[in-house]
Amino acid sequence: MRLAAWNVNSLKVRLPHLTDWLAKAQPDVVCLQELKLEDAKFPRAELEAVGYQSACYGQKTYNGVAILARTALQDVSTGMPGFTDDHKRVIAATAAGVRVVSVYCPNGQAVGSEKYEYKLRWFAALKDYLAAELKLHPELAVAGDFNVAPEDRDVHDPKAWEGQVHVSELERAAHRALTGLGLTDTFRMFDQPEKLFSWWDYRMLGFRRNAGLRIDHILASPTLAKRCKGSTIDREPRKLERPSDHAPVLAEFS
DNA sequence: ATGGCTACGATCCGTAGA
Repeated sequence: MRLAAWNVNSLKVRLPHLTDWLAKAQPDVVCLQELKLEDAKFPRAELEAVGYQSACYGQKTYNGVAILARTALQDVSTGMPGFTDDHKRVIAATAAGVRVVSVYCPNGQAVGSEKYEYKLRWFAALKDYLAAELKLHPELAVAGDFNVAPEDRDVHDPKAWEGQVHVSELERAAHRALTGLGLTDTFRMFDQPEKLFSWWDYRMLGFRRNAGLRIDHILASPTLAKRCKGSTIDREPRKLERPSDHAPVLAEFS
């Protein structure tokens, strides 16, 4: 089973990139983030035409998440129980026997800002939500844009980023609280090239300079992690005209 | 030098992303 996660930064704009990439990468399940469109505008038929069922939790202009699968999606749930949120950031479904959660974690804007406080509250809720999901679903994957670079090696210039949003100690602690539940960052289960990131700033020739962060992750529960045979980031779509600022991440399970 | 780009929904600039 090949599982992917991709922050497409507007599904409307990126649909051609997505369908091309699906044909090339052949993932079985895909978690999408930042759809930036409402459910009524979700391109369900276009995705079905290329072989994917879908479940979406969309929102106009901002946020929005979805799960695509080549097989049926069962027991779809949206949001996090007990956490009231105007932002559509979480959708879950069972596909190919695996409980899959697509997450678009808050950006946080700046350390100490209101949005940063929201990010930390949101992560606390995510931890509680995933702890409960783990009890229900031994085979659990959590995939998406976490907006946290877990370690300095996930940052192109750790000195320049020190203490900034995405790498601050409280955000990293919030991320460690997830791995502390037993969720493994599949990318780090394998030898990886240095400085392989999943996001690059549109500005300042970020991609050309490889000035990036690894903030998109696929986490796997203990049982699922045992089945993980590889995990990669595909930078190719970032080279296209009018790309998303994020690259898709992939994990392969036996 | 603390910006630079992109998407969106509203205008011809503000909000948001990261």
